Amino acid sequence: MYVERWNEAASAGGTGACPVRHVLDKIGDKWSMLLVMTLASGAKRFNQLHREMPDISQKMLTQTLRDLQRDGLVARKVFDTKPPSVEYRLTPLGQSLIVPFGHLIEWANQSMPRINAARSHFDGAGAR
Amino acid sequence: MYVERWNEAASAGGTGACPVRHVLDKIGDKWSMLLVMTLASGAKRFNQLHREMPDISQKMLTQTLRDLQRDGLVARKVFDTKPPSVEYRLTPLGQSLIVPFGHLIEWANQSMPRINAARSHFDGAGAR
DNA sequence: CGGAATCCTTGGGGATACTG
DNA sequence: CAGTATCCCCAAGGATTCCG
Repeated sequence: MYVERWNEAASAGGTGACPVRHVLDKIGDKWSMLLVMTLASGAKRFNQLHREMPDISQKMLTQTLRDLQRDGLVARKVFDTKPPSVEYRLTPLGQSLIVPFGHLIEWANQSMPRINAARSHFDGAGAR
Repeated sequence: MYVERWNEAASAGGTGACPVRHVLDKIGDKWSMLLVMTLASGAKRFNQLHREMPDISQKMLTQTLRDLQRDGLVARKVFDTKPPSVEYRLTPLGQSLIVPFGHLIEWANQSMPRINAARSHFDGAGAR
């Protein structure tokens, strides 16, 4: 199978070597994946992003953007206009992340009915 | 593109309708994805799982297993032996999750060099 | 407009001890 | 063996205020 040394970090003692954990540290947080998917439809400015993601705080928006920029997934471009304007867009690397994300979203859309059914059944059986 | 109504929850006011957030709530936590991938190689018993994931607490192992069972991703089977034995295995639904996870892991493995390079460059430029 | 800085709260989750 | 029950902490992240 395609999953081989994925858990090596557990025995190695470090978390940096494990790709699964590394990926979880990136997309596992509340906002990174949302942000990438929001930028998937095109470059956006700061407040424009904030308007499209109303429930993220400016702090987390700033922080998540900087993290993504740090990892080379997002590019930041400053326009020296009268009211300063900053544009964020996905780098090619960031765009490549849309594909596996898409698979996950597709899985979620297809599986949610079965998950909800299982959950109802589980809760119904356990509650009484 | 395949991503259409993914952000509807933001405008709808609820988080339950958004597939992205729903999936994040599942795999976003520290352990679910690790657990699914650990079970991908076959059914395991409780302490066997714990041994393969040394850095999870038994509390979180129990909790994560119950959540996955609740969602119909993991099946729990109790053997009424002298020392009680419980076996966990992925359901077909759980197994179907291995595929999109695999894509993500593959992406991580392929992209990590570029990410690390970007990070080094970013940190190097920002530190001074 | 695009942030940075500060304060404050919540709950995720670890450690430990006990049970059937 | 396979959990359950408690206690406790700390850091993720929200709200608010200030700045160039």
